[in-house]
Amino acid sequence: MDRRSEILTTAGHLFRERGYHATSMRDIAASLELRGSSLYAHIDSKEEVLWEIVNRAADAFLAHAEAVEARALAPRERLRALIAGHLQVIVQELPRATVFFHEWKFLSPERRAQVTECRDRYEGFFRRAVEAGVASGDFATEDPKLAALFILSALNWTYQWFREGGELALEALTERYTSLVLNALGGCP
Amino acid sequence: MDRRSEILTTAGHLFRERGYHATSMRDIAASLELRGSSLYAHIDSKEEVLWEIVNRAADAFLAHAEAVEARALAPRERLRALIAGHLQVIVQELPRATVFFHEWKFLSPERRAQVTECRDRYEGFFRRAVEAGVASGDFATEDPKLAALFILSALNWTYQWFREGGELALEALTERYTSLVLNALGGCP
DNA sequence: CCTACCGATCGGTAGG
DNA sequence: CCTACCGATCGGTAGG
Repeated sequence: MDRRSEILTTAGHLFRERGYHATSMRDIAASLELRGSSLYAHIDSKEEVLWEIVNRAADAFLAHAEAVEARALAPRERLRALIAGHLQVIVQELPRATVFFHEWKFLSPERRAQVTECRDRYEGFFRRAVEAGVASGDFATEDPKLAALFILSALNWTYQWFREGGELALEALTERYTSLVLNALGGCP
Repeated sequence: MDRRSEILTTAGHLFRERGYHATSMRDIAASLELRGSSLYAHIDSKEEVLWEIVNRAADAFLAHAEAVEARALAPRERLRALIAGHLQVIVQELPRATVFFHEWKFLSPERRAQVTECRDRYEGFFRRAVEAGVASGDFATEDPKLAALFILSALNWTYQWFREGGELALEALTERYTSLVLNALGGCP
């Protein structure tokens, strides 16, 4: 891992624990046993560091969802795969995902707009899966867009409490949350 | 409203928009057309301001849930009332609720522990409602504690996107989210 | 509630 | 990658 990647990884951990504004460039540098000024040989600004972290998280979420959609699954399996992918990214990239959800507001207006666009595109994958299920008769809901938001809301909060090595493993969490979501979309089996 | 309350209200709005660390005492003072130093006649420290906001939000959530439990409703109606109360507090106290969810980590360790305790107590109201429904046969879920967390997760995220005066009113949101939750807990009707 | 001010720390640059 | 340093700003206090 080169220095730039090390900086982004370390910053991701610190931003997650303390937040963007409560983490100084000197904090990041100290974690790597460097002086603050040395970071600027590898990055342009503190905001660029935040942007890289947020952007990589967005890419991870979108890449999973695109891969799922490309598989042309039946609605229930498609939603199941979207849920599994979403929880997997959150858990496996906990610092990045946390910073993505928590700190994106501190980006410049242009970059914030890009984040909003990514998020809207991502919600589209979930909305279309719900709509496909409604069309096929697998799901029943009067408002697929709100249902998609409900699902993502329930999943997103995971970053607030999930701890790797805790009593609940990712696989069990995924299975139980998937059951709750599929039930919520009714069309009882 | 006395000066102290004005300070807390203004701080709530600013902390919600910019976050705790990106809001300076001078920012709060400027919103009230005061100098930064004048605030200290009414409050002891910036952290005390955060604490008051977080504490009032926690009180609002807990007061609603206690009132619901005291009514001794049937499980479905009890959960319905808990959901309605939770969404109502979020929407009607958007700044306080947002700061409660987003900034509590910046409190001192002692106060952070108090917040955690409040949150655990609050989750208990939802868990007990789910358990009561399982016992009565109204709900079916293998893990009431996780189901309660799932429900609260879905509801909590509302602070991220809900805007008063938007196309979706609180009443409609409450109704649709309640349907999704009651479906999720299955025991298909 | 104000002016004046404190030491500490911030993001970032110059120059090597 | 370092030392040395910049102007700006931070939370908070003294004294009136």
